[in-house]
Formats: sequence, structure tokens, C-alpha cells
Amino acid sequence: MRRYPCGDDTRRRILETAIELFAHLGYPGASTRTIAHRAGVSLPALQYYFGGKPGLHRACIEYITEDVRARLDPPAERAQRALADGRLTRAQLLELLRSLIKPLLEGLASERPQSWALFFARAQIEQNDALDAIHERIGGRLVTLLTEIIGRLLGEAAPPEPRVRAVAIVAQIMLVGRARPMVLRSLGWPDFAEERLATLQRVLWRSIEASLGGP
Amino acid sequence: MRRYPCGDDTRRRILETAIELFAHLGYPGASTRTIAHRAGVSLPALQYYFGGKPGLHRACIEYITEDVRARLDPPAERAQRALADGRLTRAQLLELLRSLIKPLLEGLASERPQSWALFFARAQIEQNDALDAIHERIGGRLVTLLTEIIGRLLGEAAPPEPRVRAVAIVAQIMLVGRARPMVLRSLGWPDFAEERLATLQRVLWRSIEASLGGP
DNA sequence: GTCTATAGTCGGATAGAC
DNA sequence: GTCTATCCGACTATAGAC
Repeated sequence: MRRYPCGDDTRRRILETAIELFAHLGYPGASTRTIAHRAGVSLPALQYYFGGKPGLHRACIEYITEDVRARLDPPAERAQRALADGRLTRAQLLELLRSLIKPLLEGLASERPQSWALFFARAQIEQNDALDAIHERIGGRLVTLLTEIIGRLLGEAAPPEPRVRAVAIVAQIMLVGRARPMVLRSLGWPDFAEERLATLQRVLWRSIEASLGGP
Repeated sequence: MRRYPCGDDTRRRILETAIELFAHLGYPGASTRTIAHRAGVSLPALQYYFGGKPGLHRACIEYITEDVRARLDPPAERAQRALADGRLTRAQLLELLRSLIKPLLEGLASERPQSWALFFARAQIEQNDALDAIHERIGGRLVTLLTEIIGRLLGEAAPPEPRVRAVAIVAQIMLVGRARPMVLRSLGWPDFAEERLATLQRVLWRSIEASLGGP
């Protein structure tokens, strides 16, 4: 773990600016000049802190995944313990499911200006390292947990079914972050302001619950 | 409607090459040089046929959306007529829903090499014209139809609910095309070869059906 | 109509002063 | 450690020959 004596918050500022610009302009479109300018540092500072453009991008991935992982970890551990403990009622299983889904939806939809979700979406399409990092730190564990819960909710079901359903549920939630403009257009909404987000959350949850056999 | 006396299939070849490269390298990453080279034409030919890089990209969008629209039109019109005709049983409504969803899934997942889906995904994030074209020619009508069908299936439900659910269903299906690498990794599948695609299709449909109250 | 050659712009990276 | 000034490569677009 390196220390950045004089530049710890400079580093932060560069990272957040870079995420914003990578998200809005794409990796090739966001020039190091623009990033440096908007972050209020000189061009060689990027070289100094991150070794170059690819290094900066990797650092952005780390910065984001680390944050999301931290937010997702507590409910994930709680769920894991509960599942290990033994028999759970249907209501308890649904509650576990909900506790895992809720922070994901909130985190993707409202917490950060939306740049994170866009960065996410772009990285997933453009870069392979990003995919690895996301899957390793977030996606893999989440899907495994959801699969376990769904498997119990569905009772006996052929092996791939719970996993496919878990992925489909994550997809429904991710769509808020990833396909935001398309979704807003289709819904005729201007944004995901609080009440609308709450509506979306409620409807999605009702749909998921129903797809698993109802409450 | 313009004619391209000597270059109609040249135009086609350029378009398909361009889609492939835009999809894999992104708009800024796919240089006109590379596109021209891979298509077996000279650099100025792109200028001649499409007026420049932006024009070429617009033409790609048109080429794809026109194809998808053509494939989606027959079931959409059939559904529209059926809905106008009057009372439909639950089974009939579900069958309509399925007839709209099926070509979408097949088209996105298998028909074209996957480049189309990637092009789609990129364009949706990067370009606004693409979003307009897609919504106008495909998404808007599809979501409206699904909303109508779902509204009837759900009986009385608050206004936004059927529409939100329609969008969520489209999202689940789109995920096959858009987040393909992520989905494959999460499922531990190498590809969407026939049996696996069929499994996916079956599970998704069962889940959708259940979320709307079962068969 | 289709090509070769080139102009003009902008990108990432670095050398060297402070 | 952080800056200014600069290099070199790659891109789009166009001018003009055939």
C-alpha cells in the first residue's frame, strides 16, 4: 500500500474527474489533456500518479469496484450466514433476496451522479480487465448467493434454472444503470427522481416476487 | 430512394464491414482507413458513398434497425389486430406476448455474428441519433404493444405498472445481446450454442409467465 | 467514379527546468 | 514532485490526377 504524502486528495480528484470523463466520452474519447485540465492538474501529473492512460483507467475500475463491494458486503455476509444456518421460511428467503437487491438498485440508480453506471457499462463493453474485476469482486459472489436463494425458493428445479433466473434478475436491476436513456424514453419519464425511482423499485420487486411464486 | 448503379453491393460490403468494426473497436477506435482496407475499397470511397465517418455510422444504424424492424413487423401487426378485435383469453394474451418476444430473442442472440448486438449496445451508450432511431423504429412500438398486453393480463393495475413491467421484460431479453460476456461468465457457459440458448429462452419465458400470474 | 498524395489537427508520451 | 515545451504518430478530410 503506497502512501501519497502530498497528493492523496489530488489523486482522488484526478480519479473522480477521469471516471466522469471516461463515462461520458469513452476511453478513446477522453483525452488525458482534458482529464488533467478538468482536474486542475498538469498533464504529466497523470503520468506521475498512474503511469499513463491505461493505468489511470485501471485505477478507476479499482476505485469503483472497491466502493460497490464495500456497500454490498454487509448484506452479502448476513445472507451467507443465514443460508448456512439451515431451514428458512419462504418469507425469510424473500427478505434475504430483497436485502441483496435493494442496495444494488439504490447504488446504481441514485448514489453517484450516474457517471459510475455509465463508466461501468462502457468498461463492460470496451475493456476486458474491467469485466474480470467486476466479476471477481462483485458479480460472481452476488449471482452465487442469488442462485442459492432462488434455488431454495423454487424447490426442485433443473440445475441451470436458478442460476439463469439469478442472472435475469440482476439484468433487470442493472438496466436502470446501464440503459438509462432508453428506459427513461420508453417510460416517458424525465429522470429517476425519488418518487419515480421508488415506483420503479416497487414494481420490479413485485414482478420478481411473482416470478418466484408469489409472497 | 437513391440508386447506386455500379456500387450497390460495394455499399453493402462497406456497411457490413463498418458495423463489424464499429462494434468491436467503437466509433472513435474504428478508423476509416481500417474500414476501407477491410472492405477492399479505397479511403475516399467512404467519403463518396456516405459523405464521411458520421454519415457512414448513421447508415449503419439505418441498415440494422431496418432489418430488425422488418423481422419484428409481422408479429407486431398480428398482435395489434388481435388486440383491436376485442376480448382475448389469458392463454391468447400470453401467446401474443410470446410471439413478440421470441423473434427478438432469436434475432439478438443468434442471427448475426453478435456484432449487431455489440454495435447496438455501443450506439446506445455513445450516440444519441442511434437512440432516436432505435426508439422510433423498434423500441417504442414494441413497448407500447407489450404494455397493452401486460395491462390486460394484470387486470387492474396502477398506470405505470404495466409499462414498467414491459420495459423490464425487454431488458431481460436484451441482456442476452448486450451483456453477453458478463452473462456467459456468470452462467459458466462458453457460448450460446443451440441447446443453451433454448434453455435460456425456456427459463426466461417461464419466469416472465410466472411474473404475470402464471399460465 | 475511383484512385494517390497531402494538408491540417489532435492524441499520448517525454525531456528537462524548477 | 510538479511544471513548460516539444516530439512523433495517427487520424479525418480534401485536392487533384486518371
